[in-house]
Amino acid sequence: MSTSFAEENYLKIIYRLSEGHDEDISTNAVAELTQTKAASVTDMLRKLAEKGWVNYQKYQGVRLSPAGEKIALGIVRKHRLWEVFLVEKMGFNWDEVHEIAEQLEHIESDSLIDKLDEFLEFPKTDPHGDPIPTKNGVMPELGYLHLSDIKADKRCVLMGVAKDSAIFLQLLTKMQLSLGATLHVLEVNAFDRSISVSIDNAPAVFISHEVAKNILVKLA
Amino acid sequence: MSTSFAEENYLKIIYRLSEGHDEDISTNAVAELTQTKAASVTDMLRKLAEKGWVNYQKYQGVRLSPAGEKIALGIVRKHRLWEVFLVEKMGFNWDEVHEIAEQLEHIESDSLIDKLDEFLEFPKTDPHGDPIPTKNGVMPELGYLHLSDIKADKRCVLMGVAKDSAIFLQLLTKMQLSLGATLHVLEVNAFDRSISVSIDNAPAVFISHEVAKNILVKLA
DNA sequence: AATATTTTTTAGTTGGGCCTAAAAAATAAA
DNA sequence: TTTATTTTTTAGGCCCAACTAAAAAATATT
Ligand SMILES: [Mn+2]
Ligand SMILES: [Mn+2]
Ligand SMILES: [Mn+2]
Ligand SMILES: [Mn+2]
Repeated sequence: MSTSFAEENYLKIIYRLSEGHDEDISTNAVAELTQTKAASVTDMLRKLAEKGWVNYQKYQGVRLSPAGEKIALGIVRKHRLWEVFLVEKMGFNWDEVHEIAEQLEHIESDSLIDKLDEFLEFPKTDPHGDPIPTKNGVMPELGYLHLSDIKADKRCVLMGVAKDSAIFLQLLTKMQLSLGATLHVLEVNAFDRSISVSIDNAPAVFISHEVAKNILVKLA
Repeated sequence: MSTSFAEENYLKIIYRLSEGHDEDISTNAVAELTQTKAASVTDMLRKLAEKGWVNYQKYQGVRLSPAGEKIALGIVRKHRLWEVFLVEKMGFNWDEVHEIAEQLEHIESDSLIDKLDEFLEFPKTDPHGDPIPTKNGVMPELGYLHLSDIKADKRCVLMGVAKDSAIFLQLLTKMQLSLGATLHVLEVNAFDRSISVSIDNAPAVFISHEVAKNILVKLA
């Protein structure tokens, strides 16, 4: 069965909202991410349920069916492979690729994605450190930690970000925070939960809790 | 002003139908290429005229306005650049790329196209020998001849095809006819207008008029 | 337990892009 | 120059994906 752009976007967003926990997703949560109104979401959820891509009963919230999850993972796979392409081959910065990938993720051609994957030498993660689902629909679990949860005196490596927004990524770039940077957490400041961090052994700088929350690391 | 996929497809098709001659395009001609019904075309032509992209008066046919032609050339440029990408970088055959390019041509990002163009080293023609419009909207005139118009005893080089259909391109491949092949027209057979041609100095083969009509060459 | 608030759904519209059937205009044939 | 045929347009509808306003259900507060 074929999928429209709108349907694909809904499935992708429901997937994102479901990641991690196991609860049903609320209509309002979907409405916020799709940038539509709750009434429109209700409409679409009924349609998606009819096609067997979500389990939905009114007032009970929604979750993806196995079929729906497979579609969502396919879209995410395409999105992230295209992002790699845009950064690695086309020379875009990591804060410039999300919007373009939002369009490219809907291009329908299995052989194109296979060839793209090969062309990019089978990347495991995208330019934001997010894992790329495998061809057969498995999302690798990377198990990164949030920088905000790292204790003082620990060293870690910046592996990814939990937010794609250009404004956030540009700030990181300005702060010399890019994938692979080594971070030495010197101090956690109780007052505002900001942290003092030495980036690649440079003199320490402050990182706000809001920023640290959205930085993913692994312990060194 | 932004353009929908449907609008872009109409403009592109009107452009194609206008190439060469100077007459207005009929509603039916557009309907055939868009794979829609004449009534739907009439609807769309009214809308395109309102947006200033075509000149249209009912029962009089349609032609692109300068603004419409600019949009159409942009779409054609993207289509052909993506086709080069698919063949040169992704390893597709020339008969496999048209459908995918039909999707990719609607991706909206000027900087992406600039970077793609550079990545491909500013190609002048696509995998079918068609010229790629310049960034500022000029379609290069290549002035190729139809193989069916070449006189006996002349030598020429295969520069392009006048048809994108996979079935046609596959036949050419099977006949060893690819871009750059040298063709020596030995004989024009009056009975069926087929021609006897030596391809790259191999023993002569027959090429039907139907095929020769759709092969573009320049004299050697 | 009753009432207020928030969330979600239903009802009714809209616009885009398509359709069929019927009417009107243009063109061809008699 | 009538009449027949073809082309194009209009009229009316359908489906998709969104909307607003109002109703209903779920949840929170008093
Ligand atoms: Mn992204
Ligand atoms: Mn990403
Ligand atoms: Mn093509
Ligand atoms: Mn082409």
